[in-house]
Amino acid sequence: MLNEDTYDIARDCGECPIRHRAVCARCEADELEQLDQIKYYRNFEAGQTVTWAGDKMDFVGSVVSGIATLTQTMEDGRTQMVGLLLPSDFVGRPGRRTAAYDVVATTDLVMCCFRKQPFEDMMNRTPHIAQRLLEMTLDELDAAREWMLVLGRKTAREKIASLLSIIGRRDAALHMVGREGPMVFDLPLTREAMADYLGLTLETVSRQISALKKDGVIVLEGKRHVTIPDFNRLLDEAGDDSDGGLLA
Amino acid sequence: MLNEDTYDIARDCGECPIRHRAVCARCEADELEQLDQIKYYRNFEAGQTVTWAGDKMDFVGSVVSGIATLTQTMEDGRTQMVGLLLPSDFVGRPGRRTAAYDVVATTDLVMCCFRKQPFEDMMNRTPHIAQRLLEMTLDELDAAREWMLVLGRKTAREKIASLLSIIGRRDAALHMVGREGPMVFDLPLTREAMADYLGLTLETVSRQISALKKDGVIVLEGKRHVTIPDFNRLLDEAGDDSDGGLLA
DNA sequence: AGCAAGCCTTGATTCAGATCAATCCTCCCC
DNA sequence: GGGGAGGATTGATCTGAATCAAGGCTTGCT
Repeated sequence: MLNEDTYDIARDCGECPIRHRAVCARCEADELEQLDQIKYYRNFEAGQTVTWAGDKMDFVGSVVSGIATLTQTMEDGRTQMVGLLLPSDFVGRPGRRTAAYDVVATTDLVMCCFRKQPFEDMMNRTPHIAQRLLEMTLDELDAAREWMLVLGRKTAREKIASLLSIIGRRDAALHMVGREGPMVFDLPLTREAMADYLGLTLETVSRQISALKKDGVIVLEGKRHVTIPDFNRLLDEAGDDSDGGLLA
Repeated sequence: MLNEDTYDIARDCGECPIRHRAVCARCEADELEQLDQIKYYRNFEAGQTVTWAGDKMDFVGSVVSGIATLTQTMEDGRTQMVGLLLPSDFVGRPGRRTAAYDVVATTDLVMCCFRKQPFEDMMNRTPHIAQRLLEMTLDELDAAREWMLVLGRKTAREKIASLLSIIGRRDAALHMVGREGPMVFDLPLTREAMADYLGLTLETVSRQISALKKDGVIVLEGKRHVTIPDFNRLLDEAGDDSDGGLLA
């Protein structure tokens, strides 16, 4: 299972769906050309592990499509998700030889990879890449801090509502859907993965989702297909300021 | 109280205690010279607020001495600390006009500040600054993710032990103390601030500290002065791998 | 069709940490 | 020396989420 990843033929950066959001977003045509030289695609199946915490990691890359999770595990098996990687998100840390976290493909996943050394060399020559990476890292830091508030201070119901609002918002951003009308999306995570994200048990996740459904905050079709009739109501349940968020 | 900060005369970067760890760590003499032109020092008293979340923030800077906290507050008053700023840590985000969090001086605090615009201009000209800032931001992101595990999955006792081990380790790094002999330091935080950091109540913090003391994991002299007779024992209580950490 | 494996839901019970409440200690100010 | 404020401790009780436990619903395999 581990070595099932296949190596695609390279695709054109110009057609890349994440072209304007990934590390390469600020690159000029000639810089893109250079990246093109060292890039390669890798596919992972749902459930497959991309990297194991502590293992040597000789590449970095961007999620092109699909979803992956970043998790940390204690010796006794308790696990906490520390990041949710969506298309355009960057994986790996320049300047470090080993992976800090487990990265697991939650859905089928396509990544645009660069061998670490050439990428680092190029980063040193190309301020546009370093600039963009700094910007992305600062955004991730903000997201992590936002999540610390969720983990430390919110109730189980608020945690679920927070997760739903984040997924809904990101999904809307990705599909460039207009603001009006109900928000509709599929949950990309199992109940267990949600629990790992939220510092809850899967039973509590299930119960709170049922409760939100009973109260009409969300509408469920099957176990994964979610409709949010009133997004501000959801934000309210999440304990967030119900303004502000609309323009992110 | 708010405007009590005083403006010092500039000090020499060459003598700066955080010279080798701050954003300027990689700068050459001439680059340092330029920074020197635009820097100014600001002092804050213990308890004073450095920035309010949402307010315009027209400077960035480094903590030179003292300790500050980064906190997020919900409308109903629940607060979560999302960062602990020690000497050499950087405050503010280039490219953003408003502060994202409350920054409060926990002890008397000295900061080395730069007006935002000149600093950003200089950052664009000086890769050494951007590189160092990226590195520091990646480190902070790792710390934030470490903290997510603490908040999401650790028990109250483990949380306290984790906090003590982090403070102890940072303090040891700052004072370059050898590995052997008991670790000794003063807690820079009130019980309430610890609670805000750990997602607990102050009563629980107090109880768990008492318990660790009773069990001989820590020795307390007064309410703030802590001795750790056996650091590995503490790491064990924190639920961390008791190896690994020694070289950070 | 029949069965097993994943995933999810729901119920009963327990327990860690929150909440409510009283007291203590230390430092400072009058 | 008395009083008060801020921080810390400790006790009693409550409660939200964990834990333990039993099924249910899909999907895929034989």
